[in-house]
This record gives sequence, C-alpha cells and structure tokens, in this order.
Amino acid sequence: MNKIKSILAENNINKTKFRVDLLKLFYSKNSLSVLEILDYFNSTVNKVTIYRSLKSFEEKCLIHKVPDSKNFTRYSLCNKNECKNGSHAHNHGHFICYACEQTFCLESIKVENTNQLDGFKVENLKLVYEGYCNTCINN
Amino acid sequence: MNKIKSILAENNINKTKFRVDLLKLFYSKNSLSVLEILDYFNSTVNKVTIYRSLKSFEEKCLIHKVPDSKNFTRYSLCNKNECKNGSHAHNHGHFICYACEQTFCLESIKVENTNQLDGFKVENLKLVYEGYCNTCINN
DNA sequence: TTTTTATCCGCAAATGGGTTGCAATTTTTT
DNA sequence: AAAAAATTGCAACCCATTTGCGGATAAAAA
Repeated sequence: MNKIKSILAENNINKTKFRVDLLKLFYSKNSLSVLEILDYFNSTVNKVTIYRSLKSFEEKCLIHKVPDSKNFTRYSLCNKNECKNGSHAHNHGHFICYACEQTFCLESIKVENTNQLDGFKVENLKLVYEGYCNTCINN
Repeated sequence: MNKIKSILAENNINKTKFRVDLLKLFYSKNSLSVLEILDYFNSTVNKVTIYRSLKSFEEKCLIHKVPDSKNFTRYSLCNKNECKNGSHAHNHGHFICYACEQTFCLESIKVENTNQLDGFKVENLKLVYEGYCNTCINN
C-alpha cells in the first residue's frame, strides 16, 4: 500500500519498515494497545520503539488516544476532519466491548458540550458507551 | 461523629482510628486520591494501608471509583440509593476540573443508557464533563 | 476479662505500564 | 558518498499499585 508511505512522508516521519507496518496495522484495526502491537509483531520490536512511534504518530495527528477498558494506552486512527495541526478534537463518542475489550470510535455520535452545569464552566464532554459488540455477541 | 463509627460497624469494618478518620475525610471532600490521603495524614499512615482501606470501603459500597484527570485511583462517597450489596451502579455524570484536578459527582445528571447503537449492545454509559469549577474560576 | 479468632497494619519486595539516557544503526539530506 | 537528522535497542529508571508475611489490634467467644 503506497498510501501508507505517502502519509508518513507528508508528515515527515521516516519510512522505516516498522513504522510502515505499524501504520498499516492501524488501518486494519478499530484500535490498538501497546500490548496488542507487541503481540502482533511477536516481540520482534522493542516496546520503547512502540511507545515512541505511537507518540510520533499522535503528534502528527495520525492517531489519537481512545479510552481503554483497563486505562492503558490505546490509539485509533484520526479522522482528518477532526484532528489537524497537532491538535486532536476527536469530538465523537466511543464504545468499549466488555468481551473483546476493544474500543470503537463512534464517528456518528457527535459530542456537543452545550450543556450548562450549575457551578461549573464546561469545556469538554466525554461519552463512553460500554457493552458488547456484534462480533462478540455472534461468536 | 458517631455516624461514622456506626456505618463502619454496619459494614463489618473494624473501627480503627485510621479508618474512622478516613471515612470522616470522605464526608468533607468531593473525591480523594491516594496521594491526597497520604498528604492529609502527613504520611503517618502507610500507603499500603490506604490502598487496602479503600478497597475494603469500596467492597462495602461506602465509596466508588470516579474518573481522574491523570487516570489514578480516585474515590467518592457512594449514594445509598445507587450502590448496594457490593454492586456499584453510580449512574450519574462526573465533572473534572482542569485546574484543581478534582472530580465532582453530578448527582443531578442521571445517565440513562437508552441509546441504541447499530452494531452494539449497550449496557452502560459514562459521561464525563471537563472544564473549570467555580472555586477555581473565582480564586 | 481472658482467650480465641478475624482484621488490620507496616515493612520490604515485587509487578507492570510507561519513560529516559545513550550509543549504535538507519534514513534522509546535501 | 558524506554529513545531518531520525529511529532503534538495551539497560535502567520512575511510579502507581499489589503481594507476602509477621506482628499488632479489634471483635467475638468463653
């Protein structure tokens, strides 16, 4: 997939084998944790490299952090309309599956922080649905 | 405050000086982290004791975990109407202040998971507001 | 109130996600 | 091809949280 390499190039990220494979992987998954990445590459890559690659991708708005069932670091691909110029405004809800522990971005659920709260100045709102995804229900 | 001791007694928790003081402290704060508790007691209590007391309180439905700005462990007093018999159903929203990093339970914001989502079976919904609390705005 | 039993406590050490320093390797630039 | 910049792996570290265990304390039984 040449698209992957051009994305890296556009964002001034070196096209090393690992980073190309990692970005490719993100295009095939809803979200990824460090451990899942480590497993996918069969520990042929150092975890420090993973952390640094994720940080780099995040700074270039390729991926953004998503809530995780265990509060670990987990990322999903950014939506180009939402995240730009190093600023992540992923104003959509998320779904966490109790069974597979996967996190899904709910692009259709737009989060508007219009709510006024007595005693508070609201600047942001986070919406996280939990339950079971269809894949887990039908397995 | 005799109320504190009777609550501990009802829940089969030993009324040690520390646990009485800790529960009392919860009645005077919106929420507490382990570090805040450690500071309050001027490190006269071992942090392991704090972790174990919190765990015990949580199991007895005296306190429940609340979201924290840094993903640390943070607890607030339970609402007797919501949490019972070791099961926590704190179905209300939360507010996290960017400045003081305090978490507030929004008892008035009831969270109903009525939303149907295509491809998912929703069992729970979490709502976290972020911004600035009045105390921080007016200081 | 003494004995017994169940809890609770502190200390030390371990666990585990995430980070940092640094030297070696690879990619990009010139 | 050489120099400059980015990436990698290794070891060590940081820090929140957990676990094992012996000793202390509180509650229950006698």
